[in-house]
Amino acid sequence: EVGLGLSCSSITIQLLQTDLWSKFNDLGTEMIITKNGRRMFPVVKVGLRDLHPHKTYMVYLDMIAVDTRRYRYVYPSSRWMVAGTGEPLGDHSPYIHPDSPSTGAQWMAAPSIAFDRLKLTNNKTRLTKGQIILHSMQKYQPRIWVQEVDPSTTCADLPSFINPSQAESASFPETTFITVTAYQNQQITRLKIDSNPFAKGFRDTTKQKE
Amino acid sequence: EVGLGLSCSSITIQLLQTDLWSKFNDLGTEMIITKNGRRMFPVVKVGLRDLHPHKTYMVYLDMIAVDTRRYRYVYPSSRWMVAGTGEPLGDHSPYIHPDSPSTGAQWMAAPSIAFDRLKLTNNKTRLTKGQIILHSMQKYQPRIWVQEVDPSTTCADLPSFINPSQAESASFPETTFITVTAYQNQQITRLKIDSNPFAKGFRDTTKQKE
DNA sequence: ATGTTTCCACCTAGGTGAAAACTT
DNA sequence: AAGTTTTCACCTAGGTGGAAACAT
Repeated sequence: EVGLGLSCSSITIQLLQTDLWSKFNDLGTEMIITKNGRRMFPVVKVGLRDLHPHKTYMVYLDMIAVDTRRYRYVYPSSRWMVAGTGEPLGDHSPYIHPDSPSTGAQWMAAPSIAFDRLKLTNNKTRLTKGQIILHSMQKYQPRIWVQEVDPSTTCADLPSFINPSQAESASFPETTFITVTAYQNQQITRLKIDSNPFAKGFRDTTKQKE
Repeated sequence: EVGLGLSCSSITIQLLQTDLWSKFNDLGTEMIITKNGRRMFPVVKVGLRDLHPHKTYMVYLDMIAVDTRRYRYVYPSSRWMVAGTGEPLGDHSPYIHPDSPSTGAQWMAAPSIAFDRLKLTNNKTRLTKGQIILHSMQKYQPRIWVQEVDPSTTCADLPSFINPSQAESASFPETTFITVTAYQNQQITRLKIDSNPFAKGFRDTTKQKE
């Protein structure tokens, strides 16, 4: 309901690193999911404003299924095409930002609230904490929630305190992505290798021959 | 003023891992300090109780100079002996626990509040954040502070909010240590290698001949 | 000489794309 | 054969004791 990335009814949730997200979005963002869980790249980072400094809030993230289709990368045209009907997104508990709960002043003082520890997986069975289960080759979009909670809320209580009807949320079109288990578009691979310190292509493997 | 590790006037600060600390203390705990900063081992870990669930607290740690002497490890007897007068402990800003500030409920819900990121250094010039400057070959003791603060306190405000006169503290005799730049007592080395996954002795270095 | 500090090869820990393996 | 997933060697990042260097 927010869409343009600015204001909710009262709380402001702003997407950061919009340039990076847009660069990926132009190529058709591919997000890798693996059995053991893979971090997102780009990372979802937001800034918060217009919270009450003294009140306590939780911040969490869940995924929206953009549609119910399955996609396929077609090589001659190098484009993503619809390839049948996908599976519905299962009910998943949201990823709670590890700084939760914190006061409004603390959230607003942070220059960037990053969801860099979140991992995406295709492993339906083992439900590891901090991971969100998605289906491969489908289109999703992250959504950020901000919810006021009682100051005595602890991490252990958090899941039961989540109540979207009492929370405000925002989602950003430039963060839409298609899940893959291996990159399809080599331009995406190159862009990620250039942006992510962990992502470096292989060197020459003939060195063992010496 | 607390000493036995139980109650302050109202807030309870309990040292955890007392067995490990006592084991080191029996041998004369040596704590390595380096130019770039070295983590403590053992790590100071505490549990908190009797806080007000809704109130906001900061938790921080500083060091007490146990005495003004300099020590030396004497090999024939394998014991630490007094070796002159040391330098006074400089005024240092305390190490603020990274979960600060949090509500009483959050602190009490934590099974262990660990100061594992704190680093000790002998580098007087460059004051890197998260490090405490100590003098080598002197005797110190960590002290834990708990201070109630305004809920709108942010991380940026923290140093100016620190006011020991409004805080309660505790210190534990079994955490006393002597600073070194290299281990003196080989039993301490062995004990740490057995306890710390990062501390492994060197393997045979002749492999390059092969 | 001897006591003290710095430097560095060896670890742990864990993220990543490409090759290999697995489907259908 | 072609599409999809798993595995794994190669990275980054950073903690650690011992050897080497530095004092005095």
